[in-house]
Amino acid sequence: MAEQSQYEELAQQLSAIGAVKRDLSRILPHDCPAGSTAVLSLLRHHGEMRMSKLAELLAIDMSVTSRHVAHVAERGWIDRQPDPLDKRSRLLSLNPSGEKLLGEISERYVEMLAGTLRDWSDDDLGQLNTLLARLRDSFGDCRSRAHHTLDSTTRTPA
Amino acid sequence: MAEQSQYEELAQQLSAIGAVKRDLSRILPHDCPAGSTAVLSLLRHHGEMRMSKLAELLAIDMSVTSRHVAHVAERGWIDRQPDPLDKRSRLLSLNPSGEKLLGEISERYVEMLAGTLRDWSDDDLGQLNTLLARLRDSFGDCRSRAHHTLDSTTRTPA
DNA sequence: TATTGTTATACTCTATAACTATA
DNA sequence: TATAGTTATAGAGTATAACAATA
Repeated sequence: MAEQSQYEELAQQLSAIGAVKRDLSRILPHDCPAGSTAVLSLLRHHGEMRMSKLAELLAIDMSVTSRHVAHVAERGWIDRQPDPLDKRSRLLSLNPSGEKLLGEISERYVEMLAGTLRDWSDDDLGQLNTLLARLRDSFGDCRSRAHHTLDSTTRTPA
Repeated sequence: MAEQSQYEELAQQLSAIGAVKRDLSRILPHDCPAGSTAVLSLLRHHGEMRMSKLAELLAIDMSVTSRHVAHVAERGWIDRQPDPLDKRSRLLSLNPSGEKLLGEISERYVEMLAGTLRDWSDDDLGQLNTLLARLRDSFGDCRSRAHHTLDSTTRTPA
């Protein structure tokens, strides 16, 4: 259990971290903004999936996800195959063109961060990444419970 | 110096942390969105200041700052006194009404985070706050150098 | 009847550029 | 001429609600 003032500080830090996100997003290609990059990145990391799963991973509404996906599909960075199990769905997957783009974006990120975080040790950055992942988990768990979401990948007894 | 893959991971963590920010912003009063809250919060923490200083602390353009400030001023949460040193400027300061609002917002943040971060220790949260502050510093320093900004609070020799 | 996904609309946040007033 | 701040406009991101097609 943490101190009250630390909660307030976290709220402020998260509010202010937006500036860092904006700095990072400035290096993206003009037709691939942050939302599109997030879609490509998740498809690379998790492989083929449906819209609903992607929306869950992005933690944004499916209507928003739908527009991001349309954007990257129009530019030929992902493929959409019919889902044999459900004709309402399509299976999304990163294609070679999307992988190439994502590779270029990763290079730019690394180049920028290697300069900006010159004085960060491997351990420092690892800790930050770990704590951010844990923070997202803590919030993600609450969201799941709040929405009474059933995990579609695991069969839960009725 | 950190590993390349950690840079990529940081970019992804920052991209995904937006969901946490959105969760936090949902508890704000309807007429005090995140941008307004950030203005009030900085005025509470740093005291009276001018627009340009506030924009620098927010790390956003002054045009945007101007609109946030107009919003909170219209609602009577801050005061704007003429700056005796420069008739183009006004000195912004949080007033009692703004302090009261900010107090309520802080309470809501603490209540929410105490639940969500139930299993976080004091040290964990302290580390996260420290690392986030350091991350902002690393980026802030780069911004300052890039823009050739002179610190207006300290007299620098010509 | 419920669910998957799309589209229309509205709101927040930000940046750029043009403008006013003062330095 | 340069700077402090405002306003207009445009673009990205998100949420809600209404809708189509399928389960």
